[in-house]
Amino acid sequence: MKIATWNVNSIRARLPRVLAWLEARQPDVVCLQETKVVDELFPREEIEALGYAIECFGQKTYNGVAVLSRSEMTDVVRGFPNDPEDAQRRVLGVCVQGYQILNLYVVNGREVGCDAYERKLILLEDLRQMVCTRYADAERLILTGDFNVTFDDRDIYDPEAWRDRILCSVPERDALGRVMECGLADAFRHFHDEGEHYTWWDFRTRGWQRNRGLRIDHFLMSPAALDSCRSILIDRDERDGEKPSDHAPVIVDVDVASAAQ
DNA sequence: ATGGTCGCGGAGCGA
Repeated sequence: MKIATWNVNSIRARLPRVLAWLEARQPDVVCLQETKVVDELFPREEIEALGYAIECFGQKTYNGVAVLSRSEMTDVVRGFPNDPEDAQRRVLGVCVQGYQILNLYVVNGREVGCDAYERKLILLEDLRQMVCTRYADAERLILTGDFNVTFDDRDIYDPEAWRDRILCSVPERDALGRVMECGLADAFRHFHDEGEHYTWWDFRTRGWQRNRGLRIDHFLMSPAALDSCRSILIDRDERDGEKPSDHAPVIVDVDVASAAQ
């Protein structure tokens, strides 16, 4: 079963590319972030025509997450348990083929120390709580999405320039580390040791053209989920060409049968 | 280069 994550930076602006990519890559489950659309206006028909069921949790202009799946989705969870207002649509949980999947769009944080940065740390603490309560007994647990956090220097094109800056600072890395303390592992690093594998390149600095990127989109897996994982790849081709998102998709292949025992 | 470009919505915000 192929599971993908992709920050599309507006599902409506990206729809032609997403449809072509679904046909080419044939993922079974797709976690989308920054859909930037209310659920009533989500472009369902074109995606459903390719055989996908859709769960979405969106808002106007900003944020928004959705999951596309060719298999049945159960245990749908929208938002954080301790955020009843759901002002920021950033988390959507589903269960597919025995995998509990949490699709996340973590607050960017803008700049270390500002209000948005504090909100980022709070969200990560909320996430930690959610994972170790609601998902404490999930054998095959996968957290994926745009975490807006790098793990170490290998994830950064110029580590010295980014030292202690947003997406790379110690407090946000520690907060993400606490989310993972229950036994979650960075699946990409399980398969690849070397640096210079990025998932996001800034539009503003023409980062793609200069390969100035960061690795901030992740698959964090429980031991049983990781045991079943055959491979992980960053689909760099999707960052190129006409009207790309600023993020590339990341795709894992998991063996459903092997994980079930 | 403390710049630059996107998307949304129709100015300015968020990334």
